[in-house]
Amino acid sequence: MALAPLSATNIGDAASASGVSAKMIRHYEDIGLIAKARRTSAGYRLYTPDDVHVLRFIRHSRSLGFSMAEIATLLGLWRNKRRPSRMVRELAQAHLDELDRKIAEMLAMKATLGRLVECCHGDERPDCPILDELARGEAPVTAIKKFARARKVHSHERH
Amino acid sequence: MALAPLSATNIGDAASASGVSAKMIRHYEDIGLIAKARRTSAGYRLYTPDDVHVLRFIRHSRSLGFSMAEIATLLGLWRNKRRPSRMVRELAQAHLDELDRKIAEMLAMKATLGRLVECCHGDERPDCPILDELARGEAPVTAIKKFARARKVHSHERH
DNA sequence: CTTGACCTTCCCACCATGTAAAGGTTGAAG
DNA sequence: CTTCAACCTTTACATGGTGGGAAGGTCAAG
Repeated sequence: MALAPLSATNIGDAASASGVSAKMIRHYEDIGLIAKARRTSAGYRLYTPDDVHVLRFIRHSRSLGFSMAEIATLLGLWRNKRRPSRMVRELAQAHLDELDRKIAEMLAMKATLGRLVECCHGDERPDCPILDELARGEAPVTAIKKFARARKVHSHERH
Repeated sequence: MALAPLSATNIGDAASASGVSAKMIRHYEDIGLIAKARRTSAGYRLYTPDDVHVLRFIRHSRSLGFSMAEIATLLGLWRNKRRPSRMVRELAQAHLDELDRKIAEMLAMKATLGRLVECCHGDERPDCPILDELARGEAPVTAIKKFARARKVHSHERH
């Protein structure tokens, strides 16, 4: 099995075969997302077709917007042949909810900004409803709520 | 302490009055987005109601998704009473296009992922179309790009 | 004078990715 | 054997916007 991988390749080949840049492959190894690659005597990393398969899994997951932490979980579920599909679905659903939230946020921005753009004649005259509105302050509640001045709810972290 | 402006306040008051955190106010000063604040003899920054007005402008702009660079330009246009409204409108329109691009990207993710989630029965059985699809590779060409900018999930993991 | 709420500067972390520097390895052509 | 290009290696730093925290100065009230 793991004795003589007949078709182990260098990182560059793994990168072009998987669509993940060599830079990122090393980074994923650094953060422990993928196992440390075997090395040649000169220190070159070696990748099997299975490794490339994992990299493609990661790339596809990224393209759907999953975070690295979520992908780490997904990889664990993928490897565990006895996982309940419920866990995968819940993770995906949570991400889907997050997508919805962000989309709604951007649509709200788009609506407001679109309205302003339509009001602005956009010629050489200086008067501009867009600037007027920005200067009025009163940012909508929809976005950027990180400025909680109140004592923040202390999260469950310790050190 | 108050010489010319009768109602100059400390950074904390400017922060709560504008909705921009003290941290960010200092940062904006660092990167040159706002002018360097006057200081008391003890080195405390002082802010006038006008300064707070500027900060609110910035906050409102951020809430519409403008980048710092764009806001710098907007501030310049705002201050220049003779700007052509065309310039403001073009900037806003460019941002609007960018919003559209990102929204489309996320909608594409949502569509794909939503389809997969519906296919997955999500119970105790291990077979899962979501993982199957991710493993199939073949990520769509849609740019992954920076979609997850605004997320702030604190998951501390160790290995 | 002490206390506590403020302020200061400076450094680090997040996330995913890229750029660049400075150097070692490989394989092929001259 | 030398040289050269194309690999590979590590390390460090930048992005963007925000937060966390340490170490220390300042201020007003008790």
